[in-house]
Amino acid sequence: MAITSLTGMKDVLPVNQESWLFVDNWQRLEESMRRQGRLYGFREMRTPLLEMTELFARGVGDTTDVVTKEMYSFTDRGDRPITVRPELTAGLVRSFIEHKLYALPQPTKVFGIGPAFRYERPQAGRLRQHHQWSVEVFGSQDPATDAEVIQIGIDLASQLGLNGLTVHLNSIGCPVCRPDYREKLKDHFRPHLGELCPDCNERFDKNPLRILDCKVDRDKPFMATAPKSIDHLCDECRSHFDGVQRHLKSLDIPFEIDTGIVRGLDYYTKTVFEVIYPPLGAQSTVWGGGRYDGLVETLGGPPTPGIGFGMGLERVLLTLEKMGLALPPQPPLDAFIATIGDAARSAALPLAARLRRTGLSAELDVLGRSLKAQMKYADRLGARYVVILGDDELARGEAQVKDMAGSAQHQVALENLAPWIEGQKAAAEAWSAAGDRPETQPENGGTHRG
RNA sequence: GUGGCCGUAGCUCAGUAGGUUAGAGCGCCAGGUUGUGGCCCUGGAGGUCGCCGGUUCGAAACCGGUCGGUCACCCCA
Repeated sequence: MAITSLTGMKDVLPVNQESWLFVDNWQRLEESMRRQGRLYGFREMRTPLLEMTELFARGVGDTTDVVTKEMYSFTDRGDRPITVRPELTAGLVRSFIEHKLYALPQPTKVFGIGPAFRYERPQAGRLRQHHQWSVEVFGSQDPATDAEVIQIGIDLASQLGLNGLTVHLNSIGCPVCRPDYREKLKDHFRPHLGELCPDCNERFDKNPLRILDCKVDRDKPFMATAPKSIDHLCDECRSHFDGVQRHLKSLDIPFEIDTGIVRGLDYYTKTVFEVIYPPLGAQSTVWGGGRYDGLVETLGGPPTPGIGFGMGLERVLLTLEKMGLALPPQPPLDAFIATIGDAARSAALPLAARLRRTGLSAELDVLGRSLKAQMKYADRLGARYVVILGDDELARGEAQVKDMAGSAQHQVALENLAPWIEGQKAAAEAWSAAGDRPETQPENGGTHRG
């Protein structure tokens, strides 16, 4: 039996076979998220993958599916119950409390980027190891904060080219108004239990709000008449929800009230939202989150409101793919050093080192290939320039430098190599910035590169 | 945890009334004369046909099981 990766766990590769598993795209996306965090005043936090099981049992909720049947839990060698994090928020909150970050100027705005693990059956857009950008604000109950948190995600998406995504918004109330609403909902469905699907009969006891977004019972007549959470909010929740909507409008962020947005983690209060891209398949939420005003206190901290969301990196990448969009490519290799002869070959390594020290990326032959094979290899690497160095040139302190975009070749003194290449690069970039293509000299036939 | 579909080269896939050494395209490596990429041509490497068992004179193909992939339910990023 071959050793393979585990079910639902993917390798990110240096080849662009599947674009959502291409490492360049991951790097670009993470850069965008960190940049976005900076722009909005968020600081990165890195918390451990492993936490005490109790953190998630209390934080996420010990009746939720995530906790009851999806966690990677085990006891360590000291018989301590340990869990590999199924999401990032609980760990960030734990750290906020443990390090008393509430003593810093408030609010605390933080984010984490990293893997989370859930033991589920994989399907389109769902894995056992997935990655989240988890963005959190602790210490503000202002509806403007809700809007700002929604905005940072929408803003990132539009920078990536993901336009036309709409925010599905709902409010599920708070400990004051939700219990009443739950009872009203159960009163409404109780006479129809026989007509509801088996799943909904379970939901009736466990989480009646979930009946509202059942795919089986969706079209039954008594669904349309079911009481909606937003019609049963307490005064505080009502005005908060109105405030969130007002602020979203002022930011020109399109949203729609979607009373089916319920969320499966216990800590949510008031605002909940999801941003959905239906073509992703059954798992169409690109990111989602909400307010969790009781979570910090539940986990042993001072009463502190909070709000945040988790954005699935895989889902963002899949959405880009579905929309036919590409992240900007990594800069190409600046120079490949092709050598002929033993003396030249041993000179290549220090020469590459010199180029690299000036910030130019450089590669060289280490397989002892023929010049022709080296040229071919340089082409496949996407090198912009090939420095051709034979023993003759080396003796004269020169090299031939070939511009791979065309076919022009220049003699350049070795000591001027780095500045020469820099100059060529700068000139080419200036041309393309001016909107013109640098004319390639059609000396020996045109180029096929694009 | 439940169900549908699918497992042949690195990738995309041909190959079934069961019949010799299992194929193609792309990719990879090398060559197409003196030290030069892209196009083209030639050659090469690479597969226990997912695995185990069964039927058969004979299985990549048929049957059973198993593992893996995929999609959906549940739930979520």
